[in-house]
Amino acid sequence: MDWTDLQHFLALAREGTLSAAARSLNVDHVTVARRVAALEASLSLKLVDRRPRSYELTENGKRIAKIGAPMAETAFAVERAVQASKSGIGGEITISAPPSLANVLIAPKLIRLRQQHPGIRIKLIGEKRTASLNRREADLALRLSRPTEPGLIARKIGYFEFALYGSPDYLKRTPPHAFAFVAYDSSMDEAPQQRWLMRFAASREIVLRTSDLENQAAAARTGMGLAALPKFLGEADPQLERYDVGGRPVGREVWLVVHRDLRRTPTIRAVAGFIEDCLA
Amino acid sequence: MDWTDLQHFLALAREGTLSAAARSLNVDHVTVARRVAALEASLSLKLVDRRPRSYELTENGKRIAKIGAPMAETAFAVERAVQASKSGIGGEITISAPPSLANVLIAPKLIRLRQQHPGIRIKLIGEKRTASLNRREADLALRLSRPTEPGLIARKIGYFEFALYGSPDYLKRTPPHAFAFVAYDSSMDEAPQQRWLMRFAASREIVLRTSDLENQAAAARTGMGLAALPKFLGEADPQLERYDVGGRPVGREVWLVVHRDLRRTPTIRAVAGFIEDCLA
DNA sequence: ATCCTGATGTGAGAATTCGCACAAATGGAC
DNA sequence: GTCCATTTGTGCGAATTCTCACATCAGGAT
Repeated sequence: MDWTDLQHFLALAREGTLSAAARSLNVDHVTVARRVAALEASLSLKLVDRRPRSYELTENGKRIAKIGAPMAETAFAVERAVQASKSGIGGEITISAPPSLANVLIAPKLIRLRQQHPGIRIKLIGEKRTASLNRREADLALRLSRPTEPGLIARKIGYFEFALYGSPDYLKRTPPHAFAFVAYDSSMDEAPQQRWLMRFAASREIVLRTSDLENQAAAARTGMGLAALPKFLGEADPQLERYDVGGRPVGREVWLVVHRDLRRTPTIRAVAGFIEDCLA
Repeated sequence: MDWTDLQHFLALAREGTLSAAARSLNVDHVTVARRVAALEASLSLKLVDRRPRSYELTENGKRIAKIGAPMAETAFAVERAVQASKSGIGGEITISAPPSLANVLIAPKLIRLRQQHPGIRIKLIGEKRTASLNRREADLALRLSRPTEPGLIARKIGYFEFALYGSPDYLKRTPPHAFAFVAYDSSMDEAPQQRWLMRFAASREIVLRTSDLENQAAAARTGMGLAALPKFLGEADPQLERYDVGGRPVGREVWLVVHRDLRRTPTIRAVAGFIEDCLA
């Protein structure tokens, strides 16, 4: 049995589609299709039903995928062990962080890290989707809440508050009862900052909903209304003015997350220290 | 990371040499060497020291091999699950048995199994070395003592006794105090039949030591001396005559061993039943 | 000493595998 | 309805990988 065939099949089982599996393996979708077909042939066992627009696992396929899944876990553990085996400071480190933190607090200061440790190459992923440290999609992650996955070590390294921001002109000419608001889309309705904004807005109008915080800031700058922005974003922007509201301000904690297997690696420690400085 | 590279490296770590790893993977030794080199390159980590005629794992290599070893276990579990998923009776089944049992009791009757289940292809390994059911070197095994490996199911399906045999002519012309003996080599000194023979021989001469029971029988047939042979072997041979000794006869139990995962597979059950008939 | 066995290393041709470009089909947005 | 994004399928040329044959070296048996 070819282990690479099995790897491709397990990726298909995990991701659901040929294309997604291909992306996660960094290969062409045709390759995944061929590998899965080759596995079926070598095992003389049908693992997937090829439906017009989707691959669906057969019962046997599901059973095999379930039994084989630990292989992928172990493969990732091997990769972490490799990373942990490297003594010197260097290599490529992947950091996952919410886009705003990545863009505002991390990216501008990366030059300092490169100066201090020229051997380190950083891959910074600014995505809302939380990358899996277990699957080694990232080596270090910034999260806004404490993660619960097993095997991960989390440390609270920062805290930031939100405030309402609008353009100075908008705040001057608009009475509070006529305020309009800019918010996240509904997928973020459960986030504390969104709930806080919604409660304050009450019956007043939401004129824009967007998943991107930078878009919200841009809208607020042009005078569309008020947006709930992190202070580290709003205070630094001369085109935005804070509108203070009463009550307890809402804030989020920032957690630095690393896999247990990588905690003591010199390179990881160096990068983790750098990130803590960024948030200090 | 290429899983096939890792597979080849783990095989090297387990088998000790490139050539042995190549044999166990059914590839050329050059392929193993290149795969291991490729893995080292992709990980940027030295895993083996290439000594003149041997590969030796580095410390990092040992650690990686240890962490990755469960992948091989899981791969074998997948193969067993595949075998167990097959509903019909058919396919290739590998049986491991001590050479004498394989040659005398199993092989001659295989024709009956083929007649009953034409879809089954049998691979019969008559080796002293006990094949690993966990590594799927065999699907079914006959052992002379109860195995202790985890995951294996063993059933006692037979018992046979040993007796001393020599050529009729030899027994006629040789007085007991002048008997010479044929025995296993020293690697078998702990086996019950060997201890029994040695105790009986006492100070009398051992004229031949060989690891092969068939060779012992051949030597006894030509009048070299007495050999301790299973009765199922000696009684059927007109060129051998039993020499009865007092005391309790020595015997060995025969255990039929199958992996837990394969116990209920139709094909395995069919072959297991056939083997029980052979031993009955 | 000589032969045999089994280990790793090297080079070249054959076989395999991969990615790309393109196609077809479906569902959602507008 | 059209347009766009996403998914799977096909053919072909390029790149990679494997096997084979041969070489070298060491150890053991004769």
